[in-house]
Amino acid sequence: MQDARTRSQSVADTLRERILRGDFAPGARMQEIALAEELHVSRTPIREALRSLAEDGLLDYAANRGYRVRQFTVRDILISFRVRAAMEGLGCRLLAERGLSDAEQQRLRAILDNGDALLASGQHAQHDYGLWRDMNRDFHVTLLKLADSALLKKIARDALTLPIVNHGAFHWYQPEDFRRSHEQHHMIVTAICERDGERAEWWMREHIRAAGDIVARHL
Amino acid sequence: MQDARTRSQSVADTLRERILRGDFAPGARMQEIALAEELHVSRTPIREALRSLAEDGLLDYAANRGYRVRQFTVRDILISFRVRAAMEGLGCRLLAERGLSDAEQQRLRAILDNGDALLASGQHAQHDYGLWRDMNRDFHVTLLKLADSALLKKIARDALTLPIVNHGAFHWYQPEDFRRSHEQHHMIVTAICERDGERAEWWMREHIRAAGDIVARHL
DNA sequence: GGTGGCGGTATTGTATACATCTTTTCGGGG
DNA sequence: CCCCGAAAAGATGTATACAATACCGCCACC
Repeated sequence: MQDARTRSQSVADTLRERILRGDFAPGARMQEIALAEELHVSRTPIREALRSLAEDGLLDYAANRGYRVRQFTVRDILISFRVRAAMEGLGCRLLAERGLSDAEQQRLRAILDNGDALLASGQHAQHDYGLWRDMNRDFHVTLLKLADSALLKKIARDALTLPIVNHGAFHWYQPEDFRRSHEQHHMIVTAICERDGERAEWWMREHIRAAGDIVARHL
Repeated sequence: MQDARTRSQSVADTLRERILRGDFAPGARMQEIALAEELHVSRTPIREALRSLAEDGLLDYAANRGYRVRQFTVRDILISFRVRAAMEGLGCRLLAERGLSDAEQQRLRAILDNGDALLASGQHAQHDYGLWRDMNRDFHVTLLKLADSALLKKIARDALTLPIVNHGAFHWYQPEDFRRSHEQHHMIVTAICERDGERAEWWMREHIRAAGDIVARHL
């Protein structure tokens, strides 16, 4: 098996999701024994999961004192958008510099088509924006994967793993925000395919900056 | 106690240093039992240390198969410079936007003075560049700390935690490279103090790009 | 009344035993 | 000779016991 999963990883995923959903109050202690009883595992996988979440930046750790849910400030959220703009922008530039194979271009166009269809049918506002969220995540994750840099991937993940940002803020979007956002997706792919690193980076930065601005207006 | 240290942390530090020094061949397995016997601790702190190092990106992990020393490509190294340029550049912009207190400005100027003195006395090339390395690290770490963003700090740390990059490449520097590099330090601080985010970011990006170019010429 | 030391309790850190999975080895069959 | 499969060996994953540290309340003392 290539990607077997251990209990530590399952526990980490469960807790990560619950933290991002806001099930734990910021500053609350994450105690090993209590969590172990609640999730019906021993302290060992709990410990490993907590350590992972702390490395992700979701928990604060102090030796011999355990873990607490980290408090995110508005500033943290806004900075994360600027970090993403810089990192995903860099990813696009690298991608444009190296060029894409036909298969890779196909892959991106499939995502664009999917977004076009969602927009045309008006489905993007349904299912609690679930389909749109999936498409959007797919777009950004695929680009990161193609950029093929462990460092970039990790950083983008770090910048996405916080409340609000992780879930997307589509409930704050106006109809024209969806349209404009997806137009930018098109511009980004076009620029990459044309090997224009400058424009690819610029459009991705603009794209994420716009998303950050929408969030900023509501915080 | 505020910053007590556990065995897991000590072990992680020891192993990190040894990996960065190249004591372990890339791709080599890091087996818990062997390391436990070598470092005279049980498997528990070893496991936690290995998990930390994997999160740092120094080890690859596969469930039920353990950890291996990650192989870094030239491309990884070069990308890390571009990541640093973007991230530390962003940090400088944020710093310029918010402005520095007198005490903070003092702190930066002290580092600049230290660098000036090293250059004037010619000591920067002594002790295996140790003093210069310390000054340089001090400069970059202090700026990151002042930027006061956990995310930025973590990312910059990630981008620094690889072979070559972590240690610095000063043995490849020409005399004028040291001078020019430190001049850039001055320009960066000046721009930040003048609240000129644009220039502060530009100079930091240029500064790190130059360092990356020197490394690139030798790889 | 405030402060500082002293236990008791709770929680985390570490060691170790056991369970599970992977890898290797070895023998039989084709 | 190669291939396949089962058993054994070795490594990782998990549970649990014990050790060390931090937290809390109490009391003496200033």
